[in-house]
Amino acid sequence: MSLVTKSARELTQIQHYYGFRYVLNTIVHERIFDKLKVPTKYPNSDRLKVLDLYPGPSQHSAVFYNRYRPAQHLLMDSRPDFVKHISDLIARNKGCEPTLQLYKHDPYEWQAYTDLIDVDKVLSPSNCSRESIHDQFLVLANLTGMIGEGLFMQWLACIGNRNWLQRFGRVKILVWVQQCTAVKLLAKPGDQLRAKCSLVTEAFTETKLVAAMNTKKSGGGSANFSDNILSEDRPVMFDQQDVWPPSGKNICLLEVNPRDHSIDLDNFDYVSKHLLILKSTPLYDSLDSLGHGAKEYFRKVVQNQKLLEKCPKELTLAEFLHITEIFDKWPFKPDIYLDFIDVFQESD
Amino acid sequence: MLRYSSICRRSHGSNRIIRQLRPLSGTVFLQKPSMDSFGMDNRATSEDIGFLKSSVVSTAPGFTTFDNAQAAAQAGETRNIMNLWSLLEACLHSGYMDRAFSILKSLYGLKSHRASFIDDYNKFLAKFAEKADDLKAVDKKLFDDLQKSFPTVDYNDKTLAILIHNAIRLSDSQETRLKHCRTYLRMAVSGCRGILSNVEVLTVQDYRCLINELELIELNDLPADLTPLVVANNLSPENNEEPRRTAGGTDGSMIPQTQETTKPAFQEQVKAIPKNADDLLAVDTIGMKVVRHTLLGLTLTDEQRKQIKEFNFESASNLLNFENGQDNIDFFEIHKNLKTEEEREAFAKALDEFNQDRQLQLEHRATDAAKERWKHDFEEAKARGDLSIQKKLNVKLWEWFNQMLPLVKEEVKRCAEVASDSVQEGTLSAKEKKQNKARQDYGPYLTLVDAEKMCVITILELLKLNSTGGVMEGMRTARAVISVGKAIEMEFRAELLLKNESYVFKDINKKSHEFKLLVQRARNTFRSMKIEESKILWPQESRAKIGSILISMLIHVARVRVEGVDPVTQEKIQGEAPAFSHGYQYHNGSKLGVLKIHRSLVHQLNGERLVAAVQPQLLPMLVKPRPWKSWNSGGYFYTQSTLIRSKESPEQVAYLKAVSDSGAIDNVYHGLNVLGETPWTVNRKMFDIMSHVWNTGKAFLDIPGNQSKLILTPQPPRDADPSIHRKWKLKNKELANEFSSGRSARCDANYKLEIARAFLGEKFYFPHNLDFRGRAYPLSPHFNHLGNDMSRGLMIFWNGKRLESTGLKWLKVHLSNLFGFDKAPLDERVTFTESHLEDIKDSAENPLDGKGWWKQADKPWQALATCMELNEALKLDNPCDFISHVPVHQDGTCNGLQHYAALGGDVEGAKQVNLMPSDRPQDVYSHVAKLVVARLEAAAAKGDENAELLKTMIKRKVVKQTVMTNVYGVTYIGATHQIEKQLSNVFDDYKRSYEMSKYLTKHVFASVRELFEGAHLIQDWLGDCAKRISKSIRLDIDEKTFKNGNKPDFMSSVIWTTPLGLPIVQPYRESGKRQVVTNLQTVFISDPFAVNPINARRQKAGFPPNFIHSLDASHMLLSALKCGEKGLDFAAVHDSYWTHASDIDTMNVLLREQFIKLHEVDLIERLKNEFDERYRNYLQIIKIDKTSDVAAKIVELRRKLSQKLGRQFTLADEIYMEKKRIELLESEEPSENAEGAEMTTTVSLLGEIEDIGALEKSGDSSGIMVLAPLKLPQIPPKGNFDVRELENSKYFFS
DNA sequence: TTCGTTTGTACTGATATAAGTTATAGTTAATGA
DNA sequence: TGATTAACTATTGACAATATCAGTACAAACGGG
Repeated sequence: MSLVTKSARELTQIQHYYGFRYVLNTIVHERIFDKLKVPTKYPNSDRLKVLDLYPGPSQHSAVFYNRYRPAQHLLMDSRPDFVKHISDLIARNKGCEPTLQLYKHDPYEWQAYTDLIDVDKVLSPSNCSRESIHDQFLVLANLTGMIGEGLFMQWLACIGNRNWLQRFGRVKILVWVQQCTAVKLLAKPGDQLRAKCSLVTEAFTETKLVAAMNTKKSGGGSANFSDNILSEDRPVMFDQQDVWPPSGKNICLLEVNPRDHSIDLDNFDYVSKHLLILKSTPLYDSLDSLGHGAKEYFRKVVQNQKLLEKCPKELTLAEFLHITEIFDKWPFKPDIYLDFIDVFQESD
Repeated sequence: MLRYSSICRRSHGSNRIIRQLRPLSGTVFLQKPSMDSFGMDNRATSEDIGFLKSSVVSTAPGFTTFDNAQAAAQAGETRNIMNLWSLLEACLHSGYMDRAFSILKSLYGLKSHRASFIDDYNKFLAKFAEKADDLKAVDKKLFDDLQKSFPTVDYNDKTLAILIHNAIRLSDSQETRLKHCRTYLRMAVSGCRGILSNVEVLTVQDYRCLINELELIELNDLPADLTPLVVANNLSPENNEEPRRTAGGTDGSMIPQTQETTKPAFQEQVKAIPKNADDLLAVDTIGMKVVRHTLLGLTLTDEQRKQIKEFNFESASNLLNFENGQDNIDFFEIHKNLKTEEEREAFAKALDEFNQDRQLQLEHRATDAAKERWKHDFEEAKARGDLSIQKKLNVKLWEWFNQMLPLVKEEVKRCAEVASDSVQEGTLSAKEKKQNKARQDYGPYLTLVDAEKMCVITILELLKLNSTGGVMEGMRTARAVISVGKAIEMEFRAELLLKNESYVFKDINKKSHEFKLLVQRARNTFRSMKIEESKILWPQESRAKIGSILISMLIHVARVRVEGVDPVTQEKIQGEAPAFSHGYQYHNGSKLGVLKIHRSLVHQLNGERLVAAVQPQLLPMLVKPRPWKSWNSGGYFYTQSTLIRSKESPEQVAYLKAVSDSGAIDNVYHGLNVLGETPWTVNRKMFDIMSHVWNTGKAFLDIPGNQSKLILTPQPPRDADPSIHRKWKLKNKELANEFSSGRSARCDANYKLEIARAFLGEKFYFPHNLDFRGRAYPLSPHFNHLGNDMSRGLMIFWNGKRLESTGLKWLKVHLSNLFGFDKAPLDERVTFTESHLEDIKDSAENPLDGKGWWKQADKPWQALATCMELNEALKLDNPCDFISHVPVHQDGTCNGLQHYAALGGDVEGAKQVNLMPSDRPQDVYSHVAKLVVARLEAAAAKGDENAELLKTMIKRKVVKQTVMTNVYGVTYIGATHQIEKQLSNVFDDYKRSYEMSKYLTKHVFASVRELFEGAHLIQDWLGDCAKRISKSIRLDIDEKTFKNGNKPDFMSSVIWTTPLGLPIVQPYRESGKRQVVTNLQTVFISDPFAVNPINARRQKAGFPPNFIHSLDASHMLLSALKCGEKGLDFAAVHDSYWTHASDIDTMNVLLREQFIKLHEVDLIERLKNEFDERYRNYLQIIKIDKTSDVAAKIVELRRKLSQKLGRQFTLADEIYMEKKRIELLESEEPSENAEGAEMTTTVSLLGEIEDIGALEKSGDSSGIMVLAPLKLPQIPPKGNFDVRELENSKYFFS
């Protein structure tokens, strides 16, 4: 039995969207899934489990559900207006009940996942080898709200750590994020917005732009994707009017494919964090901010002068990993676990 | 000679008054308020303690406010002037005369500054003349400048003084000298006395010359303070020997040698300055002989006699006992044992004289002393052949100093080159060009202080800042660069003062003891004058820039030996690394520049006694502080301090200046002086115990133990749940936080003990100043009576007083109070103490090995000190004979509420905070708890389960914090948190606990409200007023601020006058911070002269508590004043007043009297009148009912006007129109007057409405925004309590 | 020589940074009397 | 029906700061007639 969605009118009458934005036009979603070629990646849809985070109006979820009929499609949301809406939706489509469920917890809370999987045991994903992407478990999410960016960064860290949902294997995530976030994540060496999160994305995942908003007059208030990415990923383009609420920042859909890695996480974190502060200063000078005497050490150890002439934002992931390695071998390297500020307690 | 006639002619027109700040003209439509307008009855008026006079001044029409149209522009100009001034000063002292002259031209260009321009020019002229060798050149320069460059400026008396001084100096014959001086004196603008009063220009020698040789003036033309000096010098010509020269003395490093000239005549004079400076610094031989003689004449023990004979009164190293194992004379011991009043007096006098000199050294020689110590240690190590790898700290510092010095010198040279344009631009790289550009900015400042000193200061500042700002092994860069820059500035200022001083007094010899006293007095006057005069502050930007230059040089040279582990072989390896390193850390996603100190150096700093390297500054004073006389004159001798610690509020300073000049706040000064004149000494017995405990390194009471290193918890496995990782991070942060707060507590305690050690046996004073609400604080930050229990326990009054029987009683009460047993009647408290006499004896005699009863006290250290005092007293046959030194405290019971209750007239509330006589002291907290229980019971009776559950657990403690913080305007949520903390151990579920707390908070708030009904109405009223004022608009508001939509920036802060006349300006404005580029990084600093929009939220939240604090501050100062009058030694910690045990009764009467005096007037009514006066004709934006008649009329009017204008009629237009109307109405012209009355504006429409409040609509879209006259709400009704009942309430303070 | 035009540059303002989210005031929808 | 409360949203002086770059205004230099 097909999941019948509500009309656009009904959806726009939901009071609060909590700062999130959703594509309501189902045609856009159909095009997205056409492009994604889901069946080739999840051939056994009768064993596919989907965790859908912040589904909101659930148009995206509904199209997915109707197309692939996964074994289990779990919507996790705790926002009153959406909970009401989703409950209503499920109630209207009694036939979907066994496979389409709502779990009323806040996806922001780590505890929601342990409760879901380990305590309530509503969802039990299978373990999958790290050789390839998990083919029986998929995560859909919408992180277009205020907290979205922060939460996504943490998910990236989880991919690196192989914990959270990533403990079951390399679980693909289809996630809606703000365009400005995506631009940063996908920035290439040399880009103005090349940042630590670009490196992390590159190191832990293979991330592609699936769908993006048409930006006629470079609008949306933030930077646009480089032509490079647009031509490489050929995203599905959609319009302002496909999105609700009508005002807000541009959004886009990313496909995040976790990678396997063997990176020295803590040192990598320290080195990339510090170097990218002076992102346009040649390594000759910017390396000095890694600690007492770093400049002398690196100048002595690094033979490749060309490397030292580059500045951090131009470095590739490989070069960062190289520097991290050298840093780790430094006998006088600073304590990277003491790299934080105490609570401020100044009187005078 | 030149045509003086031309100058003279012009001078006739120069009857202008020279003013520093020309009042702005934007306030014409404000009427002059009179005393009557404050609605005071005669009784109050006749007894004005400051308020009336002061408030009239600060609401007067000519007064410059900060919220009008010109304010922003004016502020920009003020900033400009200040920057130019400091640059001018720097250039003059660096000898960059051309640059200085072009700065003068810029200053001349600023119109608002024109009136005081001549002062700037005089500075230039003085410097110019100093370098000249021919009077003609000077004269011509002046003439040309005034004619050509600055045609609208006239000379003044100081200009003439400069000419006279140089005429005397440069003339080659008595004849020309006479001729010139006569001419100049005739040109005087305000008589020859006007010229002669410029003591900072004319030397004593000049005066003598004018009187004796030239016979141009009479003795009584001189400034009064100088007369005896000139006379004395006249009468004793045999004393006119050369000043004593110190053999091989210091090379003049005290004074920057920037004034080398080639002219012999001048050279001689310049050289004399360093010599004299040195002379001033060294303690006078003759004087000290007398001191020694006086001391030996007293009744002393043989030991003391021997000590005094051997004591080197002249050595600067005997300044204070910062070195271990070296004992100074215990002056307190001598003082204590003197038997007669005469002896004590003689002793006090001698000691004071000795200390005058020591104080001077203390404030001056800090950096030199540090350097000398490094050098000493280095040479000692060298002599020993000690080349060990782990060098002693001081040895390292000396090495750094020596390596840094050439770099600094080189940089100074470069700057000089850039300044003199002697660099070939073409040959430089882009980077160097940029660097040279920067040098133009900071160069002038870098040459002011001797390079050696700058190095020492840089090193010292960085060491002092170790582990501050939340950075674990280092500091924040921004803080570091500014601190160094500021320290350089301070050094420059102090040196300048000293240089000027020695210049003025240069040819006075001080060999006669009597004469020396005269000099000292004159010198003090001079110093005050000089400090008051100095208003120049270096801009933060320049401070940061020179700070960063110096720091980057230190980073470059300072290296330490370090140990590391080879990652491959796991072997330990030795190496060398920079001691300091610049980097960044993140906090909440924002970058923070940090200057890290290498761990090995941090360890060393923790290990060695810091004071050995770092000389603490701003110590208590050895002599009475300079009394407060004006807003910036008082406190230390050479360090300028301001009356109010308004770091960045030029607004309050402006008010303060105006009010201070009118003499309206003398009571504030007097009160503050009383606090400063109370002499203290260190309680040696307490010190011995504490230092013993300290040296064990173990944790003891509030001294944390000595933790050597921070141990972090191990990282959880990578694939653990993210929540576990998060907990791990939090745990580590907490550990680090604990570690560093323990470390800083220990460091702080160390500071206190070291300072206490230095002051053992000394007599010292605490100079005080005020925070912006008028509360008094000691200036010395580390060691003062406001400190924690430990520092309080270390201090006793220098003067002793016989206990008498009342004193004995109070001492017992005091002990009981310190144990926390302070809610019982006095006799029960006495009984409490008496029932523990054994414990007291044991505690006093075996504090560490005994039962340690004292440790159970609330305030153990003070309790121990009191135990000892009591024990000593009780040993006597008659304990009343005991001479007591321990201060006894009287604390207000919830002082804030006391003031609120008095304001609100709440009878029951007043009773509960002991404003009414009662047999037993009342305890508000218990009472509120009782009220809450009653409410809960009532609710429970109605079947409320929560109430039923909670009603048994309401204890005093639960409500205490909430009641207390209620005064400070705690929010509902804040209070809920407090209560939750108290309840958290009852309910295990956080959610439930929070629920219950929320419920309970409601009842607590209701109970407090019930008890302090009137007070709360007033609190609300105050908040409401603040909100309206901070959202109000002045008519002459800058139109530019309308750019963002239809809402202007609000500029008016809440300003009021305390009963003592102190104007208070809430400094809550938007910060206006900017990024400033320095050598190391950009730093984010605020510009103190910017006038920014106010922060309405903080204005509102801050006003009620600030108002109350301004009242309790007034009460304290009034009490201090009265106690001072009665000859009591008085000290205070806001709402805790201290004096000798035997004087407590007197003090209690006085402070009750003062409280009554304060509250007899209806302060709230007076406040409202003041507000109405100050903010009259201000406007506010309100929302009124769309459907009302007025609204319709306004809409219609707007429509019409819009049509007429042919565009949208904006808010700015409305304001402008109303401004016009008011101007017409208040015009002198009757016709204009009538025209104004005819006018209809949107505001006048509303002005006709009686009750605007009724129309106000906060809600939805049915409202319309309109401009209305600012109208403050009606004063809430007051309860029936009469303050005069307080007179007999003995538990008011107890 | 004049007068566009380019070029350089000083200044301002915007944005990203990290990655568990602080509290609180003000608004609006919903709820209870 | 008005009022009261709960929930959401904005604001954010704790992004308790800093690097970078784009855009702009403005002066110097250029250069072509």
